[in-house]
Parts: sequence; structure tokens; C-alpha cells
Amino acid sequence: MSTEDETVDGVFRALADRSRRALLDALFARNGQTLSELCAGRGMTRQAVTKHLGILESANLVASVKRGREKLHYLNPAPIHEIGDRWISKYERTRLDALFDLKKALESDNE
Amino acid sequence: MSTEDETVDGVFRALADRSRRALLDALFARNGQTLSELCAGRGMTRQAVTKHLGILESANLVASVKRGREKLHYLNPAPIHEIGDRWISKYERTRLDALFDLKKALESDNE
DNA sequence: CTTATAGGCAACCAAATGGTTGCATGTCAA
DNA sequence: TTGACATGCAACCATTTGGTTGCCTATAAG
Repeated sequence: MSTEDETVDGVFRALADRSRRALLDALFARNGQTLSELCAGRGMTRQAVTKHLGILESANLVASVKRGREKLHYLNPAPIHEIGDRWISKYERTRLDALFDLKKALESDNE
Repeated sequence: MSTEDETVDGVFRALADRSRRALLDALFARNGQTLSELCAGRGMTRQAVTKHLGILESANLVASVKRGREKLHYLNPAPIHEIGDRWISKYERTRLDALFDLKKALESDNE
């Protein structure tokens, strides 16, 4: 029955929030930003952003390094690709099959 | 600033739950199952499963057809691939770059 | 030394989420 | 027609979640 990987769940949960995806986008645009930088323009408090970054770090999507009094954040795209490779690609085979099944079901509906 | 697509958000949120991914897996294994069939073995009530399927339908990941007194469910893998193509692949470029940035940051940490 | 800046920690709160129970409805079968 | 089976609908509940405010610590700059 292969219980799903714990890691996968964490990543999906982390990606479920718009603000967190926006943070990843920000790091994608410019890697190594400080907390304050990542807070700029977002309509929420620094503490809220801290929490989001915490969740992203728990999911291993972001790594951070303290330098002096500031904390630099780095994007780790690996888990995203794991999702792509291990999870999404699994559904590749059914691309057309599923639609066919559905159409067939719709037809036999009026028997 | 390109506000993220509304669709993408719905899909990510739908995929954030283990039980819902399990339902997709079930339909992947055998397409066109009834509600009762999809309930079997899952440790929750039929109503809970109904809600999950509702969310999956809202995200367009599942389509359903009523046949007689039963409701058949069909997997729609298209939104999953949209995520893969439009969102995940975006992070493809940074595969190695990001790690490099991080290592560089770690080195310059002890200056 | 003093002060401004960057960030951490914890309590608290409203709303969303995942789940339940109870009951109503529609459809097939005897 | 009378059950039995498959599903729908709604109220309700506990927990999680996304966010806040308030305060405390540490480092850099004057």
C-alpha cells in the first residue's frame, strides 16, 4: 500500500499557501535575501513572514544562514523537483486515458 | 507583479491534504469509482470523503457523473500537469545555482 | 556607552479545516 | 409497495492555521 513519504506531505503543505509560494518566488528572483528584505511589500508583519519561512525551512525548501545580526535565506529547489519527479510524473501516463474514460462514461450515461 | 493564477492556488490547496492525494491515487489505480467504493478502507466517514471529493472537484482534479443512484468519479490529471509545466518547471533553472549560492554564503560566513 | 536596527519568542485570536452525527432524498430490487 | 442501498444536506465540533501584538536579545553604528 506504500504509505506516502512524510517528506512529500510537508512539501505539499508548505506549497499550499500563496504567501509562501510568493516567498519562494522572491528568493527565486534574488537568492540570499534577509528577513527584512523578504518582508518588504508583503502585506503582513515580520513575525508572520518569520512563521512562513519557518514552515518553508521545515519542508527543506529554504535554508538560512545567520550573518552578523541578519539572517540570509536561500532557496532549495530540490524538494520541488522531487515532487515533480516522484509525484507529478506518475500521473503523466493518464494524460489522455482519463479524459477518454470520462467521455465513455458520459456516453453510456444515456443507455 | 503578476498575481498568481486563481486556479493554481486551488490545485495546490487541494493537493495539500494526504487523504485527498490518496483519493487521487485510488482513481489513478482504477478510474470511475463510485463514492462508496472510494470510501472503502479509508478510516473516515462517507461524508468526510464526500467533502474531500468536493474540494477535488472544485480544483477540477476530479469530475463526476451520476449514473442511477450512484456517482462515478473520474480523475482529471490536467491541473496536475499545469502545476508541473507552469510552476515546477520554473524552478528547474536553479537546480544547481541555488546550492552554489548557499555554499558560497556558508564560506563567507567565517570572514 | 548609547541607540538604532535585525531578529527571536510567546501569548493570543479569528477563521478555515477536517471530521463528525443525524436526517432527508432518490433509486433499485423483491 | 416496501425495504435496502447510494448519496445529499446541514449543523456542529475540535484542531490547525495565518495572523496579530508585546516584549526581549543581539549586533552594528554614532
